[in-house]
Amino acid sequence: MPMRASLTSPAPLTSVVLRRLNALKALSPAQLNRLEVLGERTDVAAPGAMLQSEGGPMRPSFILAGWACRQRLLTDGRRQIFSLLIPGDAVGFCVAPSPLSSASAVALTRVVIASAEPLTGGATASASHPSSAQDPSSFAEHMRRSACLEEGLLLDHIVRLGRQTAYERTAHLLLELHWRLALIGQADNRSFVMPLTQEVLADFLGLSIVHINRTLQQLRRERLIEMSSSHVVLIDAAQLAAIADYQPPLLSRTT
Amino acid sequence: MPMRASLTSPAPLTSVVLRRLNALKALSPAQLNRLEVLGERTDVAAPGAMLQSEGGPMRPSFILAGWACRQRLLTDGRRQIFSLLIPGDAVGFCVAPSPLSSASAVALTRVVIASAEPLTGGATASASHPSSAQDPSSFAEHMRRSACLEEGLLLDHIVRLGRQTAYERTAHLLLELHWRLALIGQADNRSFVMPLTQEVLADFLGLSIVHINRTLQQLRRERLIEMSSSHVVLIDAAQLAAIADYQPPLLSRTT
DNA sequence: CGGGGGTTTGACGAACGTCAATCGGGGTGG
DNA sequence: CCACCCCGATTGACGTTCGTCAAACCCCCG
Repeated sequence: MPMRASLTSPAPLTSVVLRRLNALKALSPAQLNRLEVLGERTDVAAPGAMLQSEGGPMRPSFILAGWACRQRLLTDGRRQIFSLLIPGDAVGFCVAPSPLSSASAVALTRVVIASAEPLTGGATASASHPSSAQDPSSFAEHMRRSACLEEGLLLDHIVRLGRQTAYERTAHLLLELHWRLALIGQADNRSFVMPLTQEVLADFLGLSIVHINRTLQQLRRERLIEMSSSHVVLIDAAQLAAIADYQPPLLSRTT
Repeated sequence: MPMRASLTSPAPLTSVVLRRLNALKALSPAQLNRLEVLGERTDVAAPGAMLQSEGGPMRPSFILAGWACRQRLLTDGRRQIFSLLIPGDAVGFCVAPSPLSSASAVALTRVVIASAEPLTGGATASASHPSSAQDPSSFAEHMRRSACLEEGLLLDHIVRLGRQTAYERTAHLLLELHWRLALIGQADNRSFVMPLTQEVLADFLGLSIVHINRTLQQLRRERLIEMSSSHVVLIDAAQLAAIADYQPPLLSRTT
């Protein structure tokens, strides 16, 4: 259960959202102003907290800090993670005003989250409702592009799970995370912070914990990466990209 | 390369689209009228023909007959199929007016396809463009729901690939296809036609051809299904659902 | 000092892929 | 009408990848 946020100044936290949206399509000054409201209604969720439950209503919001994931559980307890959510990512949006979520979202670390309802015009998720399409420079267009980017990431994930080995999958994931974190200014040239346990990596990549562990060791042994606790260094990104057949998402450049 | 259609009356072919859209949300008589234009611009594609290429422009259309798939190839030739497209399914739609496709679409059988451009107002895919949102009973809402249903199917697929065995995956897929075909009136209580080679099934389920073959044999040996050429009979759907942990998509019932 | 979550290691087995050969049916040319 | 051929389905033998079980280890914290 998310709780009312502490009183630390939330303003700088919203910058990750701005960076991400701006990368999808340039933000006008007017839009920058409207997005300031994000800092006003923030919640904090503890690790393990449910941000959105499967089959429940969808509450559009942005992650300002911390990592989360979208997942589903099989009845026998097996877990599959669909996507890893990092700061700046959207949760609970849906292109249709469908009230139901097809996956649950869970905090993996302490997470600061901001409601986006003031931006969506209230009622339902997508702003393409007739009533809320007043503003041509609306941020609905940004959210549609965001949805496209996310679909691309889902397709990448399907390729990983269906046709790549544990070794390739792991390299591919590290490159994807580096790209996404760089987009929001949370990665430097070669390294980034990844606050995930090996259990989470296993449930994301469709592997066992033991096998993830051995795969990471192999990548380290071959001097392709360095990893200590939650700090990841991509020593040879080009080699990793060749192994994983990785290509970064293409952001459509139509302004 | 799709070619101009033959002159067989296309009218009955569009009924699959109507049935599918109507299941997502009731169609008004006015909308039924507008959808009649689908029969006017149809193309035929031969098996193996590219309906849409990765990175290419998106041309919104509907499949009126035949099966296709969305897929991506790794540079070493491995193939992963993201989704199987059956009659009534949409291709080339995107919630954003993004000109680029993140996967290619390929015909698996002879396919009859109808352009949906007369319905989307022309220019770009989604009808939620300011200029084309004239009609409140527009079919944009249907397409948004369709996108949500498709995302649910993608998530199901991720679970299959990441956390289910070959046996479970296969059972799950057969149940999904039965549900989708029933939606468009192309399945009876227990059986349906599935014009797919085992190679396609393998590339969809992330398995080798040999292993798909043995898995299907096991399902037959245990009298859970019957299969001869392209005809599938689900002998014990309840048992299959238990094996696969299957639950049909929930269509939001908000009118 | 003890405990708990996360990581690491080894031994073993099951699931799945690969290679290669065979089979079977429908189409095609002689 | 028959021989041939090609594609897809099937089978067997074998190897690899990955999962499971169980134990140790490590580090932080109480």
